[in-house]
Parts: sequence; C-alpha cells; structure tokens
Amino acid sequence: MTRKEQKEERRKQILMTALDLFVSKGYYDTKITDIAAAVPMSTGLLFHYFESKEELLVELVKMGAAGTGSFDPESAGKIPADIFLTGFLKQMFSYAKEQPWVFNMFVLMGQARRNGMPEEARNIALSVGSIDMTATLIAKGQKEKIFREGDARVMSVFFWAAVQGIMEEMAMNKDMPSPDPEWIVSMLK
Amino acid sequence: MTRKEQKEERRKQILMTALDLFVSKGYYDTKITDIAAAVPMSTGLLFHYFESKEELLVELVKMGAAGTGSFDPESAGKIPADIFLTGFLKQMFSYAKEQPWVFNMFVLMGQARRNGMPEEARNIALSVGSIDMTATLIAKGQKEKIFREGDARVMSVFFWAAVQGIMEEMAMNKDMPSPDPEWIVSMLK
DNA sequence: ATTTTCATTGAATCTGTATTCAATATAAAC
DNA sequence: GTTTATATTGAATACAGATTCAATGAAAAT
Repeated sequence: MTRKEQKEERRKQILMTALDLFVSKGYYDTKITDIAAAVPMSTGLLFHYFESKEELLVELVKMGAAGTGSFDPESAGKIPADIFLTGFLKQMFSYAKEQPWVFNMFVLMGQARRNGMPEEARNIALSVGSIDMTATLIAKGQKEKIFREGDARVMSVFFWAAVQGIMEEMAMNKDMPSPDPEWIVSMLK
Repeated sequence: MTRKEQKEERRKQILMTALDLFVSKGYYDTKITDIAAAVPMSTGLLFHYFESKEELLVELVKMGAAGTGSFDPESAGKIPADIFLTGFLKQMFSYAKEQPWVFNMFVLMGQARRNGMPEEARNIALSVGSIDMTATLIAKGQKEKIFREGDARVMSVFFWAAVQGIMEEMAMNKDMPSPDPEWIVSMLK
C-alpha cells in the first residue's frame, strides 16, 4: 500500500471517529485527546493529519455538504412531493442502523448550523440549500392540494427543525425506534 | 433598599443576562466576560454573586424546572388533550414576544437536556417529567380517538423534539413568525 | 542493502478563559 | 457622623485543553 493511500485511509479513520464523538458528545465536549484515544493514536499524531480540531469539523461539514446530491430537485420534480419527502425520511432512518455515519453526518450538518458553532463550518452548513429546496417542494405540493396552506418557506424551516430534533433524539438514545416517516410528513398536510 | 434586596436584584440581572446569551450564542460560546460586559459589570464582580459559570446555568435550569407548574396534569385532565397542547403551545409562542425570558427559559431547558452539557444542569433538566406527562396526555387522547395510534412515549419524545427544534429556530431567527400551534399538534392526529 | 521519507510518540509549550485576590469606593447601618 | 459591611475593579493566577516539537522507529523507495 502506497504512502498516499495509507494517509488517506488514516484520515478517514480519524474523521469517522471524530464524527461519531461530535454527534454523541457534542463538539465542545469532545476533546482532541478523546478523538485520538478513540482512533486510537497519540494526540500529537492527530496533528500530523489535521491542522486543528476545527479543521476536522470543517472537513466533515464539507463532506456533508457535498453529499446532499441525493436530495436534488431533479428527482424531486418527478414524483409527488409527499412521497418524495416520505421516501427521503425513510431512507434517512434506515441509515440510522445500516450506515450510522451517513445518519450522523446529517445530524452534524444540522448541529453545525446553530449559533455558537465555529463560523467556517457554520457558514458551509448554512449554505446548503435544503431549506430552500424543500420550500419549493412544499409550494409544489400546495399547488397540487397535497399540502396545507401556509408560507412554504416557514413550513420548510419548521419541518427541518422537527426532523433535526428527532434525529438528535435518535442519535442520543440509540434504542429509540425510528418514527413513521408518514407521520412526520403528515404535519405538512 | 436593603443590602439583601440589592443583592437579590443584581443576581436576577445577571441571571437574565446569562439566559439571554446562553440561548442566543450557546452555553460554550458565551464567555464569562461576555456576560459581565452585557450586565454590565466587571468580570471579577460576577464571581461575587455566583461561584462559576456553571452555577449560572444550574441556577437557571433550577428556575426552569420550578416553573413547569403551569404544565400540570391537574388542569390537563379536565380538557381534551389536543386543546390542552394547542393552548400550551399558543401561550409559549406568545411568550416569545411578550415575555422573552420565559420563552428563553424553555429553550434553555431543552438545550440543557442534551449530551455534552454540564452534568448537574443536564440531570436537573432531564428530571423534569414533561415527556412522561405528555405521554400520559397522548395516551388519554388516543383512548378518546383524538390522536393516532402509536407508542405514546415515543410520540411524546418526538413531539417535544419537534417543538424544541422550532423554538430554537425562533430564538435564533428573531423575525421568524411563530407557527400555528394547531399545525404542530396535528402531527399527533 | 541502504537510504530516505514520514508515521509515531509523549512531553513541553502556548493560549484562551475561568477564577482569585488585594486594594479601593460606596453606601447601609448604627 | 462614624463605623462597618460589602460592592466593585482590574490585574494576577490557575487551569484545561489545543498545538508544537525534538527524538525515534518502521517500512517504502531505490
């Protein structure tokens, strides 16, 4: 295995460990030493791979931002809005068990958007247009009389706030069963 | 004004300032110097009134825990569950403008429950039984066929997760209009 | 086989912030 | 009006945790 590949491998290990800890303990309560110990490696070595704790967060959020391709307007336009959102949530919740890191990624993206998080990461997370896209989707659903009346953008903001809250609850409390996606989408109906 | 009264007054000032900052910037990003400057007073003086930053948080969470009296099973038993919850949310959202500190208090209580928050405060916040009480309420609503089927406790957890997410969005984004309480409660129907 | 690169360690340092403290001002208590 | 308690300040200190660094080991490159 070439050196470059090894390095890439190790970086991934570190990122996945950090992701897990950031989500389960929170960014500020996760110490660099916690991450290093969990990988495991010495704390010093961690800085051979990443400049800083914040870079870890930024790197993760960038990955998250890049990975929102599955949630694109293209495929969303073809099927009824409610079906699309339900399907999206269903997949998300299935990730919670099958691919925890994908699930954690979404949780982290939501957390990164909050006040008090390091600015760079926050800006990247905020730049992801899931709220706008969902607003468009909701507006579409309203025209088709599938969704109730109301400011589509406000509805989108609240829809995601609810989903974020739910996902964090799941991330915190591992044995919490995932809710019925249709139940959640029904709040728009 | 007697010395004791003065001290009590000043403590309240500090607590209200801290509450505001904790909610708008987050606990970890709020520095003691920020609080002192906002009161305003010297940083040293703040420690004349409170032992530590954490004591401020704990004090606030204790107040929050004590103030949940309005959400009691007594009054909840008398009216239909959906009306009760809707009324509760309506009041909460009206507080957002009329009595911001009450609103902030609720937001803080929710935040304090999360992983990564100082243990003592977290435990107090977690000990408040709003989830259990709401679960009871939901179960009652289910018997009356007002609410949909499902594990009442899980529904309660998610209901509050959604409400918490919404309130944080409102706290962060001051000009966000408050959502229709009935719309939120409808997720249980 | 030798060289060279870089992965690795853990102790030393640096930094930001919470907390303490000695000195002073103020105003309540008497 | 004097005394006394305590409110107040800002600089000094303590501390936790991030970051650096000099030394060592291992294995890739040649």
